Amino acid sequence: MPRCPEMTPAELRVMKALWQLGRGSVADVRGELAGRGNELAYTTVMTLLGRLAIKQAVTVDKAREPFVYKPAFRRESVLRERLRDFVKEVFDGRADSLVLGLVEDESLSREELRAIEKKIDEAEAKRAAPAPPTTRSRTR
Amino acid sequence: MPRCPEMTPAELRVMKALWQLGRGSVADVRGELAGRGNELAYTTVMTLLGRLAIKQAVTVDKAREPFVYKPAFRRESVLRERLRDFVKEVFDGRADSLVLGLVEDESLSREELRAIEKKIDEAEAKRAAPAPPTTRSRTR
DNA sequence: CTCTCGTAACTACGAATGTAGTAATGCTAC
DNA sequence: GTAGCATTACTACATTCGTAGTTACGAGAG
Repeated sequence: MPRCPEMTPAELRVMKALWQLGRGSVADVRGELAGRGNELAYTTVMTLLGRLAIKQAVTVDKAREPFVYKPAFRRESVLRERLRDFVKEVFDGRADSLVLGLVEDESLSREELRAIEKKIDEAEAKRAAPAPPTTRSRTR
Repeated sequence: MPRCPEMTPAELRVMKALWQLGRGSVADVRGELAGRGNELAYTTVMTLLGRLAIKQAVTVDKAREPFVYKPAFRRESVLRERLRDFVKEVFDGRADSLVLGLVEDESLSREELRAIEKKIDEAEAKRAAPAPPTTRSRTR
């Protein structure tokens, strides 16, 4: 998995619309963005998608018009890299003080924290289990 | 507490140096930055500090040369706001999925998570207790 | 066959960013 | 008291970002 390209906030919003759609034309993306209260001119969306295509953050199927755009990276991967950069840049890599900040800011409750912990334990248990049921276990 | 001003990455690095120093002249800040591997021309540091002063992110004591710069906001406050914006922009406000991402990325271990939880519980207990021993309990 | 409309490609442009140079000015050391 | 040096103030400049206009084209409507 090659390093995901960097994206500006506006580009990220476009990507989110595209992840939501799965794939779509400029008009589709524009509609999805509008649905989220982000109204942009048709050509603006084109510009953004074009820049994303140059960065290879999306792939373009030019076989048939209107072109169909598709995300080139999974949402999780991109968000994770953003997160990693953010932790490094703002919190000097100290992930724990970031989380502490969240809690102090009341963005995150103890309940949520506990729920996450539980989820982790479950994942852990699953990995240890003999028959992983998901498709993610092949040698890749 | 007025909303902290926004800062660019370069400005934030300057602020970090200043928080570390407590206060200092351009030369001081420049030295601190250099110590962190961030070498900038004297005038560049001045420009950045000047921009921060305009945003009122730092205060300048011009009483005596060289001017003495001081952070106008606590580190925690600024980082918290950056965090809040980040959560909103990248994770659509879902703090829990952010934390989950951290763990999956192995930036954060279960131990750290538990340590944080413990810290929270302690704080909670303290707040409920009759005699809060820290200095943070005054009306502000 | 011509007009128009959706779409693609290219261009535009002001604001912000990161980095730094030049001009002015006043204190220090001979 | 004059030449330097540290410091401040102003200016510069290439790049990126956000937003959108202009030009060109092909396919359908009449």
